[in-house]
Amino acid sequence: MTSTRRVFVERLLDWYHENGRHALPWREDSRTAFEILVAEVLLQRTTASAVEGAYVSFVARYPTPACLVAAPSDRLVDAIEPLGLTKRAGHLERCSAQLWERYAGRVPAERTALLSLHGVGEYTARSVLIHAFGEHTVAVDTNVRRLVSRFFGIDPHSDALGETADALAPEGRSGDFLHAMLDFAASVCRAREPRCDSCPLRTRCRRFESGRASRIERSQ
DNA sequence: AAGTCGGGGAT
DNA sequence: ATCCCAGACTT
Repeated sequence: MTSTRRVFVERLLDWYHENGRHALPWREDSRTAFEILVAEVLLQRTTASAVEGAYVSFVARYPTPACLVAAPSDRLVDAIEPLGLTKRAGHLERCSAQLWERYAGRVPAERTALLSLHGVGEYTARSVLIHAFGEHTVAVDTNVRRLVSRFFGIDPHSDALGETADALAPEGRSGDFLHAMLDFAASVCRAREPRCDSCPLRTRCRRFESGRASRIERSQ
């Protein structure tokens, strides 16, 4: 682990301790693996604040795969409609049926098994492994991709990004670290107008440093 | 590899 | 008006 990588991880975890969205309902320790899986599906291409308004009532009504399969499809669609991408109602329905048929209604703790579920791709599978089963890895979503590509100066579409990200996960704190990157990328290292002026990582950030170099260039 | 889904908040 | 959001599925 290089010095720069260590700084990245430690400053991010420090920032998260002070500024993280710790009250999000799907982050509660009491959540079951299925409740976590449902959260990850609802969060696909959807802001956390939007999911916040629908999540608690959703998992209260459909706490298990059996409950979800037994529900009328119309009700599922209604519950997801305010979030958009309503085909996720059908995804959750099929996924729950697969959980019931193949895994006796339990969420499997293996990546390949999770990937076989309808509506579960690479990000969702890894996120469930991390948050429900404490696995030592990283999941790469748009936030992680943007943050890591900017800070380390890596092409966001390259294979190197995933490998770099995976090597960062701190032992025993993969869950906190992923949440830290998500929250940090959502409020500081934003897609549009990142808040570099108040960024605790800027002294080591490749993107900020290259921006500074070109600003100095222009001012002379 | 590209196209599609989607309502809602932010700018 | 446009961009963006804890992506994955279909073609």
